[in-house]
Amino acid sequence: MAFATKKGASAKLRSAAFKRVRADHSAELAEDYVEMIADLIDERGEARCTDLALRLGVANATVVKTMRRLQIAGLINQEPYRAIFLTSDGWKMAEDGRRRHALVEKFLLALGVTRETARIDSEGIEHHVSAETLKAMAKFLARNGG
Amino acid sequence: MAFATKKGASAKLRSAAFKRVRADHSAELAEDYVEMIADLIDERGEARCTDLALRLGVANATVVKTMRRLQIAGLINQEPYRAIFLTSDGWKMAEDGRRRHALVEKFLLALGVTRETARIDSEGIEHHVSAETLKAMAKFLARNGG
DNA sequence: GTGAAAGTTTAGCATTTGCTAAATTATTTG
DNA sequence: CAAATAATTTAGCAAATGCTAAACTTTCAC
Repeated sequence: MAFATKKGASAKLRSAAFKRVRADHSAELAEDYVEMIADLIDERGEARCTDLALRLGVANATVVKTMRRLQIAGLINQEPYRAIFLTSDGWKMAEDGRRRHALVEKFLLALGVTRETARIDSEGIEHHVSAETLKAMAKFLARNGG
Repeated sequence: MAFATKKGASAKLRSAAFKRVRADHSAELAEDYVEMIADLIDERGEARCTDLALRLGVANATVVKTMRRLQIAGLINQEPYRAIFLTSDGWKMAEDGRRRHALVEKFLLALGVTRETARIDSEGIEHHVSAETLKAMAKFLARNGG
């Protein structure tokens, strides 16, 4: 196999992007859950598994299982049969997510898509937008009346 | 629990976006693989597991397992110990992915991010961009010298 | 053509994320 | 306060995606 070194190097560069996308996926889920917990707490004072399950469109048991992981990850606190609370790390992640989410959604609206599309697409896109791209979006919004 | 109906309805709307994101995730992987297979075939005449593994940054065995799924899904054809070929469905998916990918990457560049960031972010974003948003990006490019 | 190197597959495992059904605990209501 | 209702948890399952190590083919070089 000729060009082994060259090929290896360029492949490594390429694979980095995919690795990043894959790594994003678990963080992504955590962020969605945490963001929604924050929303629930703000809206109604507490976050319960059932509401989370309803809003995320998954089964109750799935939420419970994920909560265990989030607790181990230090993002939430919960005692058996009680409501869910965010730790300070959890709040930080939620705020970050909300900021990014809101910005992406506004950006899409400014780009000219419908409200519904902006809402749906921003949900998928927000987790894959780097700080640099986010900044560029903010700049665009500043120029184009965000 | 008061407001049950209202709550249920809005939650359903909300959960749809998350469901879509989750559904995207498996399609996403398939698309990444298929797109890369197309690239390899174009660049060097054939796609082999090892090259795929190298570029995607995963183990050989992982590629093999995914190939089985892609074959069952009717996207590729492969005989044991032989190179991988795309079916017509596979080619269609690859072309779609490439078109979308290229457009998103160009869009990000036009937005003002660096080449490297455009490359990495477009990889993650492309799968979550709806037809409508894609169109809006194309429009933007047309206006801003794409 | 044979033997070494390279590539592919299988086997077996782990983790994440989802599900349903059954068991348990809280809450509300009569 | 006891029974009914609602919420939560556990148990057990499945599929997708990843890994390493071992077995098997193919290819290449001599």
